[in-house]
Amino acid sequence: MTEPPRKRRADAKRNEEALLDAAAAAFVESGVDAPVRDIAARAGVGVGTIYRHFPTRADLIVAVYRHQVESCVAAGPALLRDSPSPHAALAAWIDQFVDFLVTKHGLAEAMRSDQAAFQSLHAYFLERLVPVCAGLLHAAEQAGEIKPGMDALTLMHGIGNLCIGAGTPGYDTHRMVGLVIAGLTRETAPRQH
Amino acid sequence: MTEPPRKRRADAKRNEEALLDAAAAAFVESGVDAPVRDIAARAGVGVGTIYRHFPTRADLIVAVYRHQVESCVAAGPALLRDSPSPHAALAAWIDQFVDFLVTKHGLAEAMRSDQAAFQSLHAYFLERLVPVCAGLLHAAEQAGEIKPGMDALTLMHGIGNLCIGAGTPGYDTHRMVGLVIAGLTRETAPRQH
Amino acid sequence: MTEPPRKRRADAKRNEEALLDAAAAAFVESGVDAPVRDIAARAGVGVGTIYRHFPTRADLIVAVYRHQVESCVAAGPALLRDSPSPHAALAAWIDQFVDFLVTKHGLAEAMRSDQAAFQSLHAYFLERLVPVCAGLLHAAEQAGEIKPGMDALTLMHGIGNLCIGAGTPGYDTHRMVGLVIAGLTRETAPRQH
Amino acid sequence: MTEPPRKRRADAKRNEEALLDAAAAAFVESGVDAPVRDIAARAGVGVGTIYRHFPTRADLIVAVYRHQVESCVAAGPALLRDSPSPHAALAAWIDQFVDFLVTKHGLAEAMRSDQAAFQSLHAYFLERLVPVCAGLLHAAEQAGEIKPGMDALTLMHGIGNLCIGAGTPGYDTHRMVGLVIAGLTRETAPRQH
DNA sequence: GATGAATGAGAGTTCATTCAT
DNA sequence: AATGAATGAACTCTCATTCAT
Repeated sequence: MTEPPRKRRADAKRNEEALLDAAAAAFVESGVDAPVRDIAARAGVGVGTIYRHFPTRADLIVAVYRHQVESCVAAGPALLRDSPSPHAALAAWIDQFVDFLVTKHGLAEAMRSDQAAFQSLHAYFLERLVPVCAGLLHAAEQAGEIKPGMDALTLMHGIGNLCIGAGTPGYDTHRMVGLVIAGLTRETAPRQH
Repeated sequence: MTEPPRKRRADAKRNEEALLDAAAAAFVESGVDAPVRDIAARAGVGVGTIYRHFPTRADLIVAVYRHQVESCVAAGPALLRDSPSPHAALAAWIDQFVDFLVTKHGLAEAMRSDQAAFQSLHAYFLERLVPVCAGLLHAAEQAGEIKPGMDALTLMHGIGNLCIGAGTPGYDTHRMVGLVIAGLTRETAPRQH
Repeated sequence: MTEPPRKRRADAKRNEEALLDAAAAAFVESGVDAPVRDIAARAGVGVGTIYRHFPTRADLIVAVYRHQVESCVAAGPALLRDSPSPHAALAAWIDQFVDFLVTKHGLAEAMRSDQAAFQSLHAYFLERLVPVCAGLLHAAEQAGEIKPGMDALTLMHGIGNLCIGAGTPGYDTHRMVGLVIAGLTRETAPRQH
Repeated sequence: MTEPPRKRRADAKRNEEALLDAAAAAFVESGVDAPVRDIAARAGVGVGTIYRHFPTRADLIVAVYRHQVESCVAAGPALLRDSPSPHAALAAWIDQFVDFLVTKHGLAEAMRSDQAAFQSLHAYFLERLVPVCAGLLHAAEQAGEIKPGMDALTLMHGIGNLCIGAGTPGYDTHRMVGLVIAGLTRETAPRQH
């Protein structure tokens, strides 16, 4: 029964969210350089509104994916705590990352772009995720479960790449990722208890 | 009295080759959607000439990379014949494929594109390379060197993806590919009861 | 219980003045078609406030320059009273007008604009200043110091024009104005004592 | 009866001329920053054609006025040769310049613009016309007909300014210019011999 | 066959103006 | 009264593609 006190303020917030949804959808369909006009139309706002909220395309892209990236970041330590082994935690974390990328079809493509607009996106991803991944790698290494010396940046980048084209008939992202994880593990006399 | 008919033919051929060289160069520099004009200018011809020889961009891209694809195709059986083991042949072949993609900066990116223009490129690649890869996989499987059930299309697609961003500082394509190959191999004598 | 009614009024007045200062500054920097937003930002108010006080840009411009125009208007009779001769008064008055325009860089440009927005500005200027100028011309004419028949509107317009570009290296506004004043004076047997 | 041999070439030339005419007309009506589309529409061509012929707006502006500027340049020496006195030549030349500006309503406005796009226009005008004007001034000075020390740049700039607003009801450009020329002449013991 | 001028759709971006709060 | 979010028209510029020569 309580009317929202600040209508315009609320609308603005609502708009921003509509914008993020619209942009996410547009990114999936046409890639991260979807025309500004398309995004505006999807969100039911004028183009000016986009520029007000996200002056630069990179701002929009980062905003679109920030939530998911952060939840991935948070998942790292949690998994390490709750999993039976560091290796299992690493595998689970990578799976979560893959699920994220695979759902947000088009994001992986965006990340690889070398256009200036996406540099900051790329940077943001790596800055946030690489340390988490590194932590998991380190723990698994310490536990003697994986071969030492794998660097997190290459792993993240590679996993990201493997998600490109997820959904294409005949391509099985998870299978490829599984291969990578298998490849990481120490082969010497493993788990023969 | 008439101009030698061969002349025209020769000119056309020459043009086509100049065009391919120019396109290859342009692709390296600006990606496979380099402006038509740039390519024409590099080749020293008018834009119309490009359209005459390659009505669609995909035609041009395919033509540019045909040689290398075909040599990859040819390498399959040869490696199988000359390598110490099918697994070694597979690894060597994948390496060759990776080398090809990595050199032709931008090609991997193009392949993943789901734009209509690149569909035929994608189709062509798969059509030619997947059977070869399948042959190698089959042989290695038969020899008991790799886990059975890996499908060639997924492998090709995945390897292709891993080549995206080759050259980015901090990303090591070969390392990721190595992981995949390691992941493929049967963990010899593990779990034997 | 009610807020003192004067309060609102005072705020509004204060806003209006801040607005005029901000607009004046913006006009100097970016000309009289400085973006509304810039002016609002300088004044620390919202754009809506500008529209409330000055519905049309011309209203704002007129308001900005009203003070100076009025002081020019007042100067006419005063100079006529205090100067050694009507011709001297005329020259002094024109000098004052020129000084005003030259200082307010951009105003001369605005005056000449035939855009609708500036029509009222133009009208205002002429309406106020032309009669004063006409009075001075008439007096000088009566005194036999200048050729008869010069019309004030043309003179004002012309002098205004000469102020355009004041400050451009190599252009000497005052020199041109001096030429005009010299051209006005009666040549007959001057000062051959 | 002879068909033009190069049709396309001819069309291109024709287009360029149509463009210049269209631009001139548009400049008169909306100033020199008339929308590209308007100019294209007037000329009956696509916007691309404008960009092909005149990559930058300044190029277009200069092209539009080049003919007239050059004929003004040529007129200087001719008038000096054919006029009864240097002073008469100067007056006639200024008249011609004024006639040019007055006809091309809007040009004077353009010249004063301090926008980057018009800098080159301004530069071009001054570069070509100032020397001619200087020559005439010098000759008149030598003949003792005008006061010494007037600099050509200021004079050109000022005369140009006086042409702004030509056609406005109540403003008489020629009268103002007449005043300036009168102001230039030596007043001492004038011709009463 | 080759050329390149012309076309025009389409994308980005700015900013005056309105209006709900 | 003041605010500033939203709108969308308007403008610039690029480039794939066509087609007359």
